[in-house]
Amino acid sequence: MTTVDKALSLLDHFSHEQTDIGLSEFARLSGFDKSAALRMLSALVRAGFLEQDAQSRRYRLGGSFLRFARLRENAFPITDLVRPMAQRLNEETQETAHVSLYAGGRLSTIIVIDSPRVIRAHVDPGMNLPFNATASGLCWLAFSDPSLSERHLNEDFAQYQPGTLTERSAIEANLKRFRELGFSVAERSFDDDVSSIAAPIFGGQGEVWGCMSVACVAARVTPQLIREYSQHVMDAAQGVTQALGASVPSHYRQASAAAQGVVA
Amino acid sequence: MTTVDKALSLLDHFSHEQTDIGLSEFARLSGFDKSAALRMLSALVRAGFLEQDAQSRRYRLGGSFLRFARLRENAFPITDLVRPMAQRLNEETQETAHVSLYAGGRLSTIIVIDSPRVIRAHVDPGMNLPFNATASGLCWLAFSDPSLSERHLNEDFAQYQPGTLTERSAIEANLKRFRELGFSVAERSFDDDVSSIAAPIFGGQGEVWGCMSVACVAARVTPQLIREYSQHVMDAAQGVTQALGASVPSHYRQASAAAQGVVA
DNA sequence: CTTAATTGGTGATAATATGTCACCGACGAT
DNA sequence: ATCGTCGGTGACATATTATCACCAATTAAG
Repeated sequence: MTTVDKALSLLDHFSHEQTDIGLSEFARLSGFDKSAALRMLSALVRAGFLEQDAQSRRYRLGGSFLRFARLRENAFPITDLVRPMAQRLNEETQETAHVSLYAGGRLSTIIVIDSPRVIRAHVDPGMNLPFNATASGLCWLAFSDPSLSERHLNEDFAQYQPGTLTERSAIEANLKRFRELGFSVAERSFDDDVSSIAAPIFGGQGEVWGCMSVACVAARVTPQLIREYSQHVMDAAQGVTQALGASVPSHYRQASAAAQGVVA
Repeated sequence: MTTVDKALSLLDHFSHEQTDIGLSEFARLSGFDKSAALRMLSALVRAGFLEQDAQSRRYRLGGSFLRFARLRENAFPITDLVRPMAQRLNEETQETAHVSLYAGGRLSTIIVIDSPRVIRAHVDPGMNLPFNATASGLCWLAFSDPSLSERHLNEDFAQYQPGTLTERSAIEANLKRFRELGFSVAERSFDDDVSSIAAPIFGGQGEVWGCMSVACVAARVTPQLIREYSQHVMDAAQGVTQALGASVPSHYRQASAAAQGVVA
């Protein structure tokens, strides 16, 4: 682990709940010495990746993220490409559509289009999705290259709900099924009231960039609806893959076709 | 300069023109040894701040920026707050409105609303604005705390156009004028066909977060229009300051009031 | 089909930035 | 007034990094 790794890992302690963090708190959370943490935090501040509140002296994410996010969007307009697809999925299903992206060993939501219905599943934008408990996470595991997914299959999986998959063997059995179907399903496994369906978005070399997903109110979900929505999810995901200028890898195309056969 | 500083400085070589960079190119641009550069690049890749193209092996900005930008927006929804103000400014002036943010020693555009007119000034989103040559840069210098602006006043200033200010003394004379006016102007000083007007956006402690600005087609600009637009720009900037929950510092309120007197 | 100059990447050692710990003044609660 | 916390500092032993020569693979020119 290089110093840069350590410094950047500090940023991972931010979340929706934790929007600003003090020095000692950082040291505690990260396990680094206060002095070392301060040195790294200062570097992050200098680069604009963190900002320090002038009076509370606590740190929060800095403005440089906006700038680099914009630069990346310019070079690689993924959110622009993805948003209309997510929007369409949202309209087709009337449920919360969201898109996640795999980066830095984490799968995190980058776009959320809330369901128009009164009772709706809420997904935090920017949140990390656990690989074992969400349709997106399982989807990523199912369709990623084994050499990549291996790393995440060895994690210690948290049991969020009674039905959450935590045993590697159980997870792998499901992944096999998802590969055959061309999409993944997670029913009440992260949040007890939410069931999700996800399909993979592929990049130019057949690698999985992320997932297109619908988070549904679990009480509304029926086997029939899963068949119906899964088709929309797969269509949207394939649309994104193509919009990215990539082509759906042959092994998935077959899987998807087979699934369509099943559905029909 | 810590290792973290060096690693993060590598990211600064990305721009609109330079969207992907190879290892040797990084070493050349940064002056670091190839081996050292590789170690830092690898750390950035591990954290998702860079991605490496599987076949060209070149690096581009990674997906983590999207995630952190989203997290920051959640904690601190500056673009959401700013966009409607920029939109209004755009409608009022029919010219290109843009907002810049100061982070990590750079002033970079985070929002651009293009002019509706056929002949329009174009501003690259995410680009760094030179402090000496743009209305936004000069605005930041004029209203920032001297201890902060000092650093940027000692830079080597590039001469983009015949009329670009490059001498510190000339710049400071203008800053004094801008402080009295409450806004800044830069006519044909960055791009020969563009004249801009900018006003400061303040944070909770009276520090300058960034600038609200209009980039106008220089040929259309008259002294009368500058008087008119500057009022809109100042209104929009103050609107943002207030939307941020901050209050306009007393020294600026006076300046602005004085300027309004002048205009009236 | 060479040759030569790129490229991305590796491995060893000397140099230097980092991890560690003791310490400081300031603030809040008891 | 005391305790525990906070953000931050300074110095030393040590672990990480800078530097170099080197490698295999591409690419371009001869």
